[in-house]
Amino acid sequence: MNKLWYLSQISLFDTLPKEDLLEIEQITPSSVLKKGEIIQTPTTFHEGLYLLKKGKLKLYKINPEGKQFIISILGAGNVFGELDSFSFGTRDTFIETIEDTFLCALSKEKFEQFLIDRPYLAVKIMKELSGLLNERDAIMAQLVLGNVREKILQLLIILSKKFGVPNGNYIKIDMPLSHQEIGDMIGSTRGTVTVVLNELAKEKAIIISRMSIEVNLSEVERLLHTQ
DNA sequence: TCATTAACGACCC
DNA sequence: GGGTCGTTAATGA
Repeated sequence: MNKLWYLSQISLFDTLPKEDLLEIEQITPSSVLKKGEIIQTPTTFHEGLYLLKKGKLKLYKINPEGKQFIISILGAGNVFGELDSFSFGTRDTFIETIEDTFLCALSKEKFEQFLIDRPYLAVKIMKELSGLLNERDAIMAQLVLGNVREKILQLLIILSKKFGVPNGNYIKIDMPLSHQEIGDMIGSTRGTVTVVLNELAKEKAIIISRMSIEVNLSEVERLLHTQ
């Protein structure tokens, strides 16, 4: 099985002027989705670009044996979608909400026209995509070469940077996260994840409770770099 | 040696 | 009762 894992952090519209953001608001029909809704499968694929305004999504694939592999988790501000000339890698994937979610849709035609009118946005897209590639090199090396403990350490660092909220000396990952899902993200299994998480908890690098993890970021980084 | 698999049981909505 | 989590014995690369 091909076990690759990455997280994309695309914040395309971060630095757009207010007028542009307002215009996006106006031309994008938005929808409200409940937790647990599947908004795309490989057979219900639509072209277009989507802006995630609130909530979280998981993007995953299912291999022929039926094993789920979580490619990415997106939070508010992230963008995903596909146009023929332009791909965020979401074709052939399942997309499912893991929280109540507020989503804006931008059609292919509208997005391309929007882009033509704003060349600086194209430059930003290129920067985002190349930054994504650079990050992914480092992450993939760790995930392909490392053992399960290292993969989990790496995953905890990324999740706590992307979804963390400070809580004393620890950073709480603001997302319900089962051991099964962690296994699905790194290409491992639930039993192994449970064992490793309990080890890390014993070493005071993390605090775990049901569906929740708090990370001592500096300790986790130290453990990863002194393996 | 490290990880997977499968299974049982406990705990908690 | 279904999902989650702790544990462990057997098996494999």
